[in-house]
Amino acid sequence: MGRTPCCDSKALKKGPWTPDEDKLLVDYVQSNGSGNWRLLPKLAGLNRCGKSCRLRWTNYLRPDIKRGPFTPEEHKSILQLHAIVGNKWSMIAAQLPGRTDNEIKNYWNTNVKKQLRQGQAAGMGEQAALASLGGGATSCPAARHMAQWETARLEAEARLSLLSSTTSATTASVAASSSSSSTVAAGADHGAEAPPDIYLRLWNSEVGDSFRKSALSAAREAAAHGSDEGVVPVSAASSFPPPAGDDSSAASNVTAAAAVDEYQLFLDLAAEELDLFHGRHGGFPLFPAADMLGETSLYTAFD
DNA sequence: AAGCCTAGCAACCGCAGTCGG
DNA sequence: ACCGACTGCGGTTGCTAGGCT
Repeated sequence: MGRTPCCDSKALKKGPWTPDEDKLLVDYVQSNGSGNWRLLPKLAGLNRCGKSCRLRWTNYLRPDIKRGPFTPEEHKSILQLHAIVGNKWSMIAAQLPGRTDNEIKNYWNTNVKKQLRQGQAAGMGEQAALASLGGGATSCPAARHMAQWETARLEAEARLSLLSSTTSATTASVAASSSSSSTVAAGADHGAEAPPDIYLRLWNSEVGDSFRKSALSAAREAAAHGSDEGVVPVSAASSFPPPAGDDSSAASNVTAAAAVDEYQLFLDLAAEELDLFHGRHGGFPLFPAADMLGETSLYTAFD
């Protein structure tokens, strides 16, 4: 449905923020909170649109923002998470405390893509590089690692587009939106005849396990610090997978302890269902190299 | 020293989802 | 059920600093 533009009606300022503007915004948010971004500029005395204020706060002024270069651990996490969820920057950011989706997106679009290009240029064409699962033909380990993950994701996407033309829209959408817990569970219910998906395999792999563990620990951390904190470092309880109802405002009303319990329940349920799902269609050769090596762990095959 | 090029990043834009009247 | 307001998110743009010629 149509929306009225939020910024172009009046002569609102655009472009880089000045220190004075930053101070006004920080002072206002710290003393009044960020309840209504549309009203905030007027109340704070800023000649900016609310959207701009929200962006400035969430991407730059928030007190828990972590500055500086990405650590190797963060880099690895980004690669793994991107392989699982794709360009869901907010979801990836939720797993990296102090990092914003914008920062991760920029990091990916500059550093990581550059590494990928360099890896490809090191002796193989784009398709060949991406298709060399386990081949290890690139000279740059990081690029090779990333190309493997990217290949897995692209394979899944390609297969899904094939699936979508031959199966019902419901089944296809289930796999395509694998980042949603409800749809993953639905996949077990409705997609019993569909081939297993890479995302489901990833979910059952060490990567998925690591992902689940970090999300759960984040939820516990949130519980320890109280669920009403303005900024939850890792918003696992409201992002991936969502607890009962994908509504952050509603989620904030649920007690943190209950959120942890719900989350654990989801993880157990998902593990059961996906294991069953996987078992029905085991042997689908997504990773021939790993299979042929007799490697039980998808992730170790990549390393 | 000056001009050009490029990478990095902050900020903008527009779409989609959700909520409440 | 409909519609407008609002927020969140991902893609894109454009500015700037630093390196190179």
